[in-house]
Amino acid sequence: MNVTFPKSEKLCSDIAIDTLYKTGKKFVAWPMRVTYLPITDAPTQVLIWAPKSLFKHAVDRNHMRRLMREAYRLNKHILCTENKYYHLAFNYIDKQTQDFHVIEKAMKKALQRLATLEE
RNA sequence: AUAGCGUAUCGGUCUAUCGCGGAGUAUGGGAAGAAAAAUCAUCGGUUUUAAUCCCCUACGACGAGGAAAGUCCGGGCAGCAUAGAGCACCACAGCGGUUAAUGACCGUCAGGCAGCAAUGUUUGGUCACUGGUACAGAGACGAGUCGCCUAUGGGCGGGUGAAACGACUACACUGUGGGCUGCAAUUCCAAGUAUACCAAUGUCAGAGCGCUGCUCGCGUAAGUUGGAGGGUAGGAAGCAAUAGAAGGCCGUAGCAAUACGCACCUCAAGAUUAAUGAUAGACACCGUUUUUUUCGGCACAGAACCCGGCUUAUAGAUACGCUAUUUUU
RNA sequence: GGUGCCAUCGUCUAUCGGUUAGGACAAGAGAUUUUCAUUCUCUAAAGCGGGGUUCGAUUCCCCGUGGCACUA
Repeated sequence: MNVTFPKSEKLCSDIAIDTLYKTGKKFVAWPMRVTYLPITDAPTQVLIWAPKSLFKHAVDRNHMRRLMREAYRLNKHILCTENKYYHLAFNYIDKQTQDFHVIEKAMKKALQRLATLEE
């Protein structure tokens, strides 16, 4: 099982992010909002962030982002079994900081929903 | 012992599993292939060696703070004529010293405020010229009201007010310093587009530009400005051991800040939609409890070219010096 | 990352260190009107937080909080 998370799986292009947020569909898996857009090229690329308006300190934003990244890294095999690829964006929407277990549970739920949704 | 003041130091550790950034290393794999040699044979092809470059794989030292924060000051560094002149403008201001430099720091003098004290905090150039000093008051610098005395020149007192010929103050003056802009500076590479359209202005009697408000001066020389549009928004250097205004220790000088010397020791993050992490367990510390166990807690906070200060946030721990109170000798 | 600016009634704003802190809109009360609107009169309502300078601070200085703009 591949649990790495190299740079090529991060969504970096400015244009791609723009099109993702303009044309992509979204749903909420508390405490995250997921925006997704099916694409043809491999690999699946992910954008993860926590907004400055909810967390004033950079420490809190970094911590939430790192927790979400770990949750995605450990559970991305749920999505990677299919031969379809996505541009994904996870952004944190709760005002409180949460435990890793809460976020991992939400991440599993979100990925399973994505995996079943495209069928 | 308790309470406090000052200066300085530290601000968790280890194990297991998984992951991220990463200078570099590899007789690992792949692609291109200068040059040389050999050969076929004719101006090219093939083979061998293979500098160099790129990608993948494996290994991989090391990997956030005392404030990384605020951006309040100063400097390095970079560009702008060679960084120029004058005015304007801005900052600072007891006295002496330190520093690369500062509005910082050290010593010290005087006043105010807080404290029993140790101590903390804050203010501090000049009034010759020019301007200002509300209300009240006769009068706020021009003089002169009421009462008393009087040699009629004037003197003393009352009252108003923060202040009444003695002043305070800046917009005034003196001294010192400051050229301006900032790493999104600046330089290079790659890719792409519109040398098209409209208006204004200008070509040596010179517009505009050269990052300073005005004047000058210097350089450059055919475009420039506005409108309406078109394209791009990628990479590298700057920028991370070629370390230095570095820190510690020791010695000397000094009350001190600090300077000089220097055997020894320490200091190796470098991302760019942005790494430095997650989970589980153990220990240390703090609280609760008679004790063990259990349970709970474990601060403030995240580099973005680099340094020196200041300010603000901060659970707790330690060292030294000093002050007050109490007790004992 | 860097640079600059702002904060005043519920809202938008004015201000020479000496105020009863002014104006407009909104709100409330009254008058006019058969009633409503318009109009008129009146009322209440504010200096972002904490220090300092000064006889006196919304104004000057320092620290903090929040917001905005510019800059490849």
